[in-house]
Amino acid sequence: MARPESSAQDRQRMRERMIDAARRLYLDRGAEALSLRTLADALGISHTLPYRYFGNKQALLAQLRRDAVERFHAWVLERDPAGADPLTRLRALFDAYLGFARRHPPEYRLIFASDQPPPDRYPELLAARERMFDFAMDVVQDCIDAGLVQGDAREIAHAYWISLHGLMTLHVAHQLVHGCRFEQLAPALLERLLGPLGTSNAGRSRTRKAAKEQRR
Amino acid sequence: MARPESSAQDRQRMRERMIDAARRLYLDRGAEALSLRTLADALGISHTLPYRYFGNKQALLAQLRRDAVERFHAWVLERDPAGADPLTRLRALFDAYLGFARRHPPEYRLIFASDQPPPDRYPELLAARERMFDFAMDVVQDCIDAGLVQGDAREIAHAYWISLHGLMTLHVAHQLVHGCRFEQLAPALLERLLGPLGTSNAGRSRTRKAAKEQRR
DNA sequence: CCTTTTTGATTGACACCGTTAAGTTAACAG
DNA sequence: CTGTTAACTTAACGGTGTCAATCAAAAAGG
Repeated sequence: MARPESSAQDRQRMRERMIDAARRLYLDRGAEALSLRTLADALGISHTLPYRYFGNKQALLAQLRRDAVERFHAWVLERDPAGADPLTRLRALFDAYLGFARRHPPEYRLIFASDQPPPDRYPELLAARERMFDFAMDVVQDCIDAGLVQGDAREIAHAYWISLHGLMTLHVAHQLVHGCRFEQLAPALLERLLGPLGTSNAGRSRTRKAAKEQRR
Repeated sequence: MARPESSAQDRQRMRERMIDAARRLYLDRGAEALSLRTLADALGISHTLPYRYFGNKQALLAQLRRDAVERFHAWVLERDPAGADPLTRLRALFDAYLGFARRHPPEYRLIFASDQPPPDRYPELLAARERMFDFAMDVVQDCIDAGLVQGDAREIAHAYWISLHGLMTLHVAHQLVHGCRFEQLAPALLERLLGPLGTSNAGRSRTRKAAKEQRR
């Protein structure tokens, strides 16, 4: 028997080798150093073989972005204090966001590169990002249920996301140049986002159960 | 007399022709269509002449960015209700920011492209951006003087800027893909940024003069 | 006025890049 | 053994940024 799954496995292995090499190339030597040809050279294969596996360079980049999003997602999940009170979870979520961009600028830059094709062109990448955003919405929904904040979870999650993304993207693009640094701005931003919840509604945190009842 | 300034004028004119053509190329046919060679073709000159005027492509892009920043700055200044009360000015500033990114995505993308060299490499570009930021700081300082908000003008301006930039950069990169659109999020963001000032401190706006006195 | 120097622009070349088409090799099916 | 299919390589095309050599014309010097 010729074991057709062996060939498929080989193909899958080769694909992963390419992705790993491309990722290492991007992280070690920068976005400019990542070309299908240098990738082929690094693996000792012909310079058109990656093209057979991914179709074109944008598709390879979309795959790298998808993996980066999933690492980002895993990073956030690892830092989620599941079961803790909603405000603690929300704070941990914000910290995890900022921490990832702080520690892994190239990955964050890759995910949100401004020259990438529209997201609906690569549904799997879009799906990975939506999975991640859904988790953020869940945390926000917990806060809504606890009465810490009012409104639509999607809109509120977007509002938070927008502000965090502003800081992260400026940091990651080395555009924070007017005399302020990331470490300076991050605490102030967190306080501005979380402050209203922590102070004005601290006493109402005991009405969480009632709010949950009301939601049904 | 050989009129040496004529030669210098010609050179300046040629430089501006190149900048204009490059800008039109970028706006009309996208970032990928802008190369030193297509630029040369568009002007009917040899393909290395732009290189003589700008040194390399990044320097040309830095010039385009500087011009874009100055157009952005002018856009904001045109919409500044000078002499109005600080809160109105701040709101107009935010509106102008969002409006520019809303109407001119490619320009905004050019200015804040994530793949551009660190800003200290091109001092004139940096200076243009700092001039613009200084204006924002002035408006914020007015609000501080009026007692609408407390703290350091630089830090507060940064905080505002960060949140606005988050929305603008996501919009401009077509990354607003989780069921919310720019028009939906912009009013909520403005309300969240301006709301605390408008409501809780509305009664204190008459103490503006006193606050100014106190500042000395 | 002629010669020299300098300056502006062009030509040609190099090393890349993404992409496509044709060709090669090997494994499988009948 | 033959035909087919798939994986992979080789060769080529058009395009890019960049640099060195070259050329023409203006400026400068005598």
